[in-house]
Amino acid sequence: MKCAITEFQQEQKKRMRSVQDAMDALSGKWKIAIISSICCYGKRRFSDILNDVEGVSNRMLSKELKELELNQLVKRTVLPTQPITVEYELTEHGNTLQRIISELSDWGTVHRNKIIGK
Amino acid sequence: MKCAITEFQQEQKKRMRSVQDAMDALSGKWKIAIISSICCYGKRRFSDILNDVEGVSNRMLSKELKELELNQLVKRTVLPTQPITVEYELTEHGNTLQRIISELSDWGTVHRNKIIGK
DNA sequence: CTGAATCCAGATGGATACTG
DNA sequence: CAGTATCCATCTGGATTCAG
Repeated sequence: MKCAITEFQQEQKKRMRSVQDAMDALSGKWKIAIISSICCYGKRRFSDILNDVEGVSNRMLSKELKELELNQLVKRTVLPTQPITVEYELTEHGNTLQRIISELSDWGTVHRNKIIGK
Repeated sequence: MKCAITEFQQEQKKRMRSVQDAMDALSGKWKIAIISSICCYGKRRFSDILNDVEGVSNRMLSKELKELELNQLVKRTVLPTQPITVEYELTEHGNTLQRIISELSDWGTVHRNKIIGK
């Protein structure tokens, strides 16, 4: 019995760690918006995203894109133009986020109506 | 045509805002762990959660619980004991999070294997 | 065009001590 | 027991400037 409880708690800890991993990859003020911008168009250039995502600075955009790239959620491609341009696109792994984003969106809508729109 | 594009972009903005609302409610270093602790046991006391969630301080626990309560995700009940004890439980609305947490957990597991376990 | 570097204000969070 | 108060270090993110 004690063993069963322990196992259950172990499972619980693993779940929590996984959720935290996911949250870490998605946290940051602009990541979701950046991902949305990119996946919305397929491919997107730095300056395009800068325009899409209202309020983001180049400093933040650069930083968050770098993190997304580290997490293999977006792919960065430098084009041999003059001056250079850079294209960002979602990786296959990044695309698996759409399901989560969709769920978050649905829940967020309900939540907003519940809290703000009361 | 231009109208259709505009409508699409409007929709996209709404989605992004909803996702952001959801993320706001869930962000914070301990919220997920706190919710997990509570929903795992049904009802949970302050000091219990303090023990469940490794590393959290009473200061942070208090703060995050207050935010969760504001977002109507947990319900706080003071018991007339001496000294007083306080019970926390998930609200109905808070319970709707389980689906999201489950999705996040699944994705987080895949993500961890992809990034860390390579 | 795509960033990196610098500076700086405000938010976040830990440690500790204290209260009803 | 369940917080609150205070102090302080670190992190976050904005504005601006510079560079390849």
